[in-house]
Amino acid sequence: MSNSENKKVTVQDIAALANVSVATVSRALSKPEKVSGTTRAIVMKAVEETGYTINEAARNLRRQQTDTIVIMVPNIGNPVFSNVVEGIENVCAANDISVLIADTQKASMSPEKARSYFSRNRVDGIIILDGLMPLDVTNYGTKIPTIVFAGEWNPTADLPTVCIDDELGISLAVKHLFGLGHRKLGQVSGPLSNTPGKARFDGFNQTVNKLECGFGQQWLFEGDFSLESGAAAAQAWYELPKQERPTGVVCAADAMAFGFISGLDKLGIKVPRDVSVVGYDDLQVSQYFVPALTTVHQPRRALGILAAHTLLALIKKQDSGLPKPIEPWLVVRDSTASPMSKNS
Amino acid sequence: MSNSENKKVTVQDIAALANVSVATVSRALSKPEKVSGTTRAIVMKAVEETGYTINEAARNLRRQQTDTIVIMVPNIGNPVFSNVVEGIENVCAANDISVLIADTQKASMSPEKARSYFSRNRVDGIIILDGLMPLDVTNYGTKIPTIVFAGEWNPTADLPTVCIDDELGISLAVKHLFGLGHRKLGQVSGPLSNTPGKARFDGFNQTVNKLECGFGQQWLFEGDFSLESGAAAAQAWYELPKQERPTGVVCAADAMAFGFISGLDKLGIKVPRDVSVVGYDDLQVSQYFVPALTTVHQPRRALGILAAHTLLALIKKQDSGLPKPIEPWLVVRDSTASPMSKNS
DNA sequence: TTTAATAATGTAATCGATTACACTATATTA
DNA sequence: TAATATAGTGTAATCGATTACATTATTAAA
Repeated sequence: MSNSENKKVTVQDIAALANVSVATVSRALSKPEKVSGTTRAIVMKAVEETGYTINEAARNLRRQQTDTIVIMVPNIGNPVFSNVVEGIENVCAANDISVLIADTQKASMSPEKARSYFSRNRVDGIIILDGLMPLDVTNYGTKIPTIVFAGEWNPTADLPTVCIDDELGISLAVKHLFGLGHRKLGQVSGPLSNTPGKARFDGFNQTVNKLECGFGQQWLFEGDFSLESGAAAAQAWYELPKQERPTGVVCAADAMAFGFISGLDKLGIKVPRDVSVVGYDDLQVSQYFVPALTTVHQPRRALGILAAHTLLALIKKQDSGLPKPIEPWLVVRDSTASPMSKNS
Repeated sequence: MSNSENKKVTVQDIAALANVSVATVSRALSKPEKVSGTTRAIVMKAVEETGYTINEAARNLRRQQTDTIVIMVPNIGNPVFSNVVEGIENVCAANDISVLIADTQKASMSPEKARSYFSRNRVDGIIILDGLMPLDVTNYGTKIPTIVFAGEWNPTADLPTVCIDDELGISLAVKHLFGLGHRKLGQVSGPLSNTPGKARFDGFNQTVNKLECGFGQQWLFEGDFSLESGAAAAQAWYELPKQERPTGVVCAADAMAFGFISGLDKLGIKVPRDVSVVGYDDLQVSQYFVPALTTVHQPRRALGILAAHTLLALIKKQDSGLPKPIEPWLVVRDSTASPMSKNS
């Protein structure tokens, strides 16, 4: 099994123990088909006995690759991101790829540090979940590792991207409200500087225009995906003259929907009795919010899985073709109702 | 700044360009005080010009250390964990330590893979957030990297642990309900197999006993920290004869409190009008839940920060002394009220 | 049986940075 | 002034695995 050996064990030791050359040990371990069955067995036995584990630094140095990728994420504490990370990690673990995480928003992410990741002897690939991360990749020639954007992206950098079809997603939300009879539709948007924020904003406007239902500038509540900004939107909604309040509101993130509903609740406004609210994300809690939130489900884990597959294929130079946007779907729960209905 | 150089740049190139030896280049970069100011400047200029970045594999191989730690986490998608990860990452980034993440619950975490992390040529240290992760560290002698448990821990492995004082936290919740006048107190517990689950369970029982207020076995709703299990507890609560229902319930996790409140709501039971509910965690959403959740705040990011500092100190063999449990605190919001009060 | 092809293994160079040790030049002390 | 300490730099060994190339053993083909 293993022993309490203290000094480190190297291929040399295994070779000596198994009475073969280091080349054979190396082959037995990484290209088993190159070695006879008997030799392989002997080597494996020596490995077992000594508890040998490979020195990755030595392998990486020689192979000129790292078998490691890094995920650049604005805020790992936010489930919207950490669920994507989860998907990525699972795929990578299954492929024996190590996953580093790096927070793009903290002061510790200095330009030099960011830059160091863009060197191929650091990682084989990068998945960026932060469309706003500054990168002047162009300066680094082709020596840079493979990069894939997931969820968010940087429109000025022409790099492979996996994403969710937000225009579609938001249109589902809008049509749902419209279908229930709502004609005054508002939105609590995300930051327009960020790609999904913009896509959802555009999706909302396009759909509303197509449906030819009214939409005034006063029904745009600009938020930033945070709970707080949702609560602020509630205040803004409340301050509108009663007749001018939208009866259905689409929030560009579940978090904002929570803030919005919570803010309204404190003002004595009930959802869906007084306003219908649709979220966007379908966080785990959404199903258990009070009221259970009608929302657009974003398959975040699937997004991570797809991003990882895309990246790994690119690293291996397998042309898998660029993936199409993932289609989100609507989940109808209790935060939406017909504007007429007065169910408590 | 940088150029579009394709071939890799090494210390040799810098040495040639700066007209010094590779040793000097290395020193200029990692021990600047060892070289003269002029030489340093010349070397730095060459580095700038070529866009040189160090080859970590080579450095790690020679130095026999990795400047990398791994976080073993049961579910990175769960904010309870990802917030801790965030704190760890921030500290490590500030100290130029890379952070790997590994999911302990997925099939991809095979015993061999887990084992490979317990080899010092893979990582310098490990932070484990999963008390149930099987580990037979004892088999590996002293060659293993430094290990710290955070939040959860394995009672059979005697390893440094940073944690939150859950007995204290739960007692605050119980005393709060008691102070409001509740005398029939129930709990929705976590799994008793896991260390925080057990500590919270014990904390509840001890405090209830100390306060000499009734607690019957029927008021223990065993859950598993999930939203679903909270909802199931609501059903169980509802099925009790009216007089025997606890009027105040402490949930061992905010997620279960959400499930519980949501489940009750669907049964027409209102919080806090009919039952008072206290959570445990203080997730970001809790403040915006409807009703805003009274809960015990766990400083998860601080826990991560402390865990990282502890680990880094141990790696550097600085004896910082083992940290005391972090004290959580109560946050009173709207999900608790006096059992008499009938505020809508 | 001889020749060619294939399989299995070994030898030694290599990846790129660090650092022990050696050396030179300058500063300090007696 | 001579002896000694110190600062700055260079040479070359080293970390541990991989792999090109060489060599030998085995099998298949003629």
